[in-house]
Amino acid sequence: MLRTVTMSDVARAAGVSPMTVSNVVNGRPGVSEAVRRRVLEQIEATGYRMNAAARQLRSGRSGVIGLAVPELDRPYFGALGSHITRVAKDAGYRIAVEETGAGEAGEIDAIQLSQSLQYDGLILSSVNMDLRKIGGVQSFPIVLLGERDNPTGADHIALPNVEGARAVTRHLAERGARRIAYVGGPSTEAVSIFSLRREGFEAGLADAGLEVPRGGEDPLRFETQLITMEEGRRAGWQIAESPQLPDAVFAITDTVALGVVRGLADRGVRVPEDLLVAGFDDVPESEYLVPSLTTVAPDHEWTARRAVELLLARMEKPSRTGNEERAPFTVAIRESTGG
Amino acid sequence: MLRTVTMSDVARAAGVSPMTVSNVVNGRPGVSEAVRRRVLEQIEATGYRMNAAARQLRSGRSGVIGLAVPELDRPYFGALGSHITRVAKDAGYRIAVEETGAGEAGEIDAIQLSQSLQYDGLILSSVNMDLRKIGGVQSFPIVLLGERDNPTGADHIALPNVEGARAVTRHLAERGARRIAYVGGPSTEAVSIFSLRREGFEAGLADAGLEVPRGGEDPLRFETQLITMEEGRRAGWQIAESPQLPDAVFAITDTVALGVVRGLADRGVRVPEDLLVAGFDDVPESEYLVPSLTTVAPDHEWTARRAVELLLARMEKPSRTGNEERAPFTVAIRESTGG
DNA sequence: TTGTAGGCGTTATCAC
DNA sequence: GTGATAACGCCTACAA
Repeated sequence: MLRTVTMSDVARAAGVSPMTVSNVVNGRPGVSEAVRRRVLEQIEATGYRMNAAARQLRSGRSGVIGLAVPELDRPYFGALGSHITRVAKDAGYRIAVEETGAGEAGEIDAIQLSQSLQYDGLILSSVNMDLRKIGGVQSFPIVLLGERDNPTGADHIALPNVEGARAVTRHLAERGARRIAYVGGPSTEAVSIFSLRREGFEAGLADAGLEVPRGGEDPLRFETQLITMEEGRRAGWQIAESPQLPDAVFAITDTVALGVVRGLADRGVRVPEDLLVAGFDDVPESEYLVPSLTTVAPDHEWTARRAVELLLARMEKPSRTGNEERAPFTVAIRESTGG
Repeated sequence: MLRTVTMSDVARAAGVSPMTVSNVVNGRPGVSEAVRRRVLEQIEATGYRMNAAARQLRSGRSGVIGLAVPELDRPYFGALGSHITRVAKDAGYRIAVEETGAGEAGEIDAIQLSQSLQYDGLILSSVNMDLRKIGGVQSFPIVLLGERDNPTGADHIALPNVEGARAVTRHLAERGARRIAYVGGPSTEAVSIFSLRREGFEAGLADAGLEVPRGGEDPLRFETQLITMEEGRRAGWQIAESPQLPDAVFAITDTVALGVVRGLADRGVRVPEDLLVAGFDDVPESEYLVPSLTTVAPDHEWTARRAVELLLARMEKPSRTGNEERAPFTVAIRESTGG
């Protein structure tokens, strides 16, 4: 690779000082039109490109915001990345998305994080990391997305996990369901989408005057370890093979719900004729499935916009106290619960 | 924000030189165990973090490979990002995914590109950019993904667009379809997935001894401007309202196929009972849909691995001549064409 | 309006 | 095994 073209090279070629080139490149005022043109010509001629590393080293800014998500191939995160990219662009920032790999998370995220200091800020959407491990980064602008205890004082946008699950569960009850199955993650005490959506589900049952299972075996609870279509499908099989088919299923995410519907279909159980199904997230596909999927629809636009706003505010004023916010939502009622 | 902790600070605290700290941080040999421990202690104590910009400025490497995709919220690109991230990690690189925004592309991509020189290399999966605009970046390692003329001499991995579309079209014919509709992008001469998958489709028709439409009006061709579920749905409506229902539909992508199936369902047309449907890409959802979707399944793992391999080889030896490769594929036969 | 000096945090090189 | 020195390419501050 040939030697890199630097500002000095351009300056020499144009017969000016490096500083003048810098001024031209950055659109700063105080450069005569003649010189400006001459410099631009030489930039073209030499094929000069700004060195981002040098600029950042000097200015401390990279103009890039990192977005860390656990899995890129889940529609929810794809849509999130897409929204955030658009919002950030309007604010003059680029977004670089990184996949942290869910599950093990902790370590990986931490590494990711430490390295990501090349970004001006980070929007972190992770499920499993212990936030206390973020130590030493207090001074780095971070916005947390998604559920968790937040002992860090960082800005945090939560999904309407409890309220959303509660509302959609009530909806299932209003549709006449009495025995409502729950398909979701493992029972844990830690605050997570697992615990919160479950909590909302139980609150919804209570609202509807339905029995809330307490301890011991719960024949209507189907635990999955991961939030995947495959795990949902397995749960669908189990549900279909239950001694008594439930009236409805609430799945912890649309991705899982898709798997559940598939699993039910594998066993000849039809949705919504034999059984209602509802999910959570309103991923883009949900509206187009057959049957289209009833789901809790958090306002993704709002979330993206707010995440960027909070991050920019924090970058501006690192001493701000952390915000705790919650995305608004609706329940999108579709064919999978009778339309 | 407090002053950043630098290597010098750590060095002073540990009573060694900055160079030694650098050696420890980078795991270079030739540091006594005692000193190493002392340095690590002080790194911990001071909360020191490497400055990526400075390292890159000095070493010329960032350890980051860029992946530019047109749309993050299309499952195909989510899956691609996910695969590539895993492969790259094994090779010691991180992946930063950027959304370029399809459609207008050209400019945006070019900008994206020029900025992305902070990466050690770039995997570019774009649809619309005129590659000649990449001028001035010949010395920058790039691997192109997807369809196009490739006048640049850069490494290029193509999808099996022609062969795949051909094979799946033959499959539809083997299932007894005579009148096969095509749902895809606009007619263009430029080489693109639009032109290539269409070409493969027509070849498949010919293989099966079916009539290949020539010029003029083709009642079995439904053009979409974008590759979206919504456009697919509209095409589904049109198909359902045709004077005579076709026997089968080949949709240019799974995303479009999903929309088509939805649009057909809106009009009471059932898949596969009334009509067979096949797609292209084998996105993760396709297997879980009801009915599961028959589709051309390029080997995504292979593509990801090969893309990273080619890029690394190019980074190693910039003078390599460009490779032209084509991903292997199978036709995943599922319920939407009768299983 | 343009130029000069110096340093951002790291590492390659070479001496000790 | 460890340290001194000099860049990497740019930008802030100030001088001309």
